[in-house]
Amino acid sequence: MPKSDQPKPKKQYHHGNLRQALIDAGLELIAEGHGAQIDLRKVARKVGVSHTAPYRHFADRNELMAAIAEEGLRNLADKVHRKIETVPDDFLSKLEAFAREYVEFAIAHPQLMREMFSGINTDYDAHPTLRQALLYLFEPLVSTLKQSQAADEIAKTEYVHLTLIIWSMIHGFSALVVENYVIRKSLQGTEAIDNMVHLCVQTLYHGLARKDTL
Amino acid sequence: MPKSDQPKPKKQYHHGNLRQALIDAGLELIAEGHGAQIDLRKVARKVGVSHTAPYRHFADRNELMAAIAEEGLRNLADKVHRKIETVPDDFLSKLEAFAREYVEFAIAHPQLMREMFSGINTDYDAHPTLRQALLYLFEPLVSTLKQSQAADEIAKTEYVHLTLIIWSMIHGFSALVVENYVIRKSLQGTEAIDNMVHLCVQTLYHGLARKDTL
DNA sequence: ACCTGAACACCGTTCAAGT
DNA sequence: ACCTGAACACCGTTCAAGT
Repeated sequence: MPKSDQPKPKKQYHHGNLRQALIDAGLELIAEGHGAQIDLRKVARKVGVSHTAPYRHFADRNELMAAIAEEGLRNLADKVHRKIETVPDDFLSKLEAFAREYVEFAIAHPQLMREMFSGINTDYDAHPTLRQALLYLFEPLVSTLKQSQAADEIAKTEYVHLTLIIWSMIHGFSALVVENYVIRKSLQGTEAIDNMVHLCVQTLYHGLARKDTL
Repeated sequence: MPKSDQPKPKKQYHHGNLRQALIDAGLELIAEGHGAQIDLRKVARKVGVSHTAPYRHFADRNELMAAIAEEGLRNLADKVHRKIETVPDDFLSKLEAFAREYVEFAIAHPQLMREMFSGINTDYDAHPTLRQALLYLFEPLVSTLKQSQAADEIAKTEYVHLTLIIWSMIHGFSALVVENYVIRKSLQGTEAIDNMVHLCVQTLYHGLARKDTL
C-alpha cells in the first residue's frame, strides 16, 4: 500500500462516505485472512482514519460487523441468483445449484461465513435490511419449492419448514467443512467436496419427494 | 473424577490440579453465559490464581479453549450414549434419538456448542483426545448405520459419508437455531423445535432408505 | 516445579476538543 | 457535522523473580 501513490487525488476520506469505506475495508481484511478476528482499530487504520472515527457511523463494533455480514450475505445471494438462473427449471437442478453455490462461497470465504452466521449478537429486528438480505438469498429456492409442490413433485409440508430443512443440511455441511478440522482434512480437493454435496442433495431430494406431507 | 491414589484429597488450589480446575471454571463461565467470549484472565480469577498461572498448563488461550471444547464434546457424547441405549433398536429410533439429544444440547449450551465447533483455530492432529471424543460421539450412530446397511434398510453408500450427511443436517439445524436470530425467534418453544427435528429426521430417513447406493 | 507481579502491546469505548 | 487524541479499563503474552 504505497501511500504517496494515489491513483487519483481522491478527496480526503474526511468527506467521502466513510461508512461504506469501513465496510469495504472490513470485507477486505476478512478476505485477506489477516487474523481470525477483525477489529475496529485495524479497519479504521486500513481506511486511514482515527480509530474513533467509526463511532460516527456505527454505534459499536457489533454494528459494523452486522453491516459487513449483510454485505457478505448480499454477495452470496447475488452469486446464488446468477447461477440459479442458468440451470434447467426443475427442482433438483435448482436445489443442486443452490447447494453448490452456498458451499462454494463458504469455502472461498470461511471467515466471512463465520461472521455472517455468528449472529448471536445480532438482533435482526434492529436490522431490517439484514433480514431482507436473508429473504433475498432464499427467494429462488422458495420459488422452485412452491412450483414443485404445485406439480405434486415434493411434500406438501409448509414451504418455510422445507426451506429450513434444506438450509440446515447445506449450512451444516458448509459449517463442518469450514470449522471442523477433521472434516476439512478428510475432504481435501474439490472433487471430494462436490461428491459430498451431491450426496446431500440426493438425500434431500429423495427425502422430500412425496405427494403427501412429511 | 475420583482419584483413588491421590495422596492429598483437597488442598488449596495452589497445589490441586489447576489444569482441571481451569477447565471446570471455563465451562461454568460459559454456562453462566457471562459474556459471549471467555477470557483467560476471567477463568484464572474464578479459580483464584494469578492470570499468568494458566500458562503453566496451557500453551496459550487456544489450548485452554480446546480442552474446554473437548470436555463439552464428551458431555454431549455421554448424553447421546445414555439416551440411545434406551430406545428401540431400529435405525429410525436411533437416528431420532441422536438428533434430539444433539439439538437439545445445542440449545441448552449455545455458547459451549459454539466453542466446540468453532475449531478453525484447533488443530485436531495436535489434540488426539479431541479427535477421539468426536469418534466417541458418533459411535452409536455409526453402529446403527452399519447394522441397517447389513439389513438392506438404507443405502450402501460409505458409512463415513452417510454419517457426514446426517451430521450436516443435525448440526446445521442446531447451528441455525443457536446462531440465527430469525430462526431462533420463529421456533420459540420446544414443540416447534421438536416438530422441526422430526421433519429433519424424516427427510434423512426417507432420503437414505434405499437398497442401492445414493 | 509451580506460581506471582510488573511490563508490553494491543483492543473497545468515551469524551473533550478541533476543523 | 464529522473527525482527532488523550484517556480508561480491559486482554493475551512474556519474563524475571518468588516459594
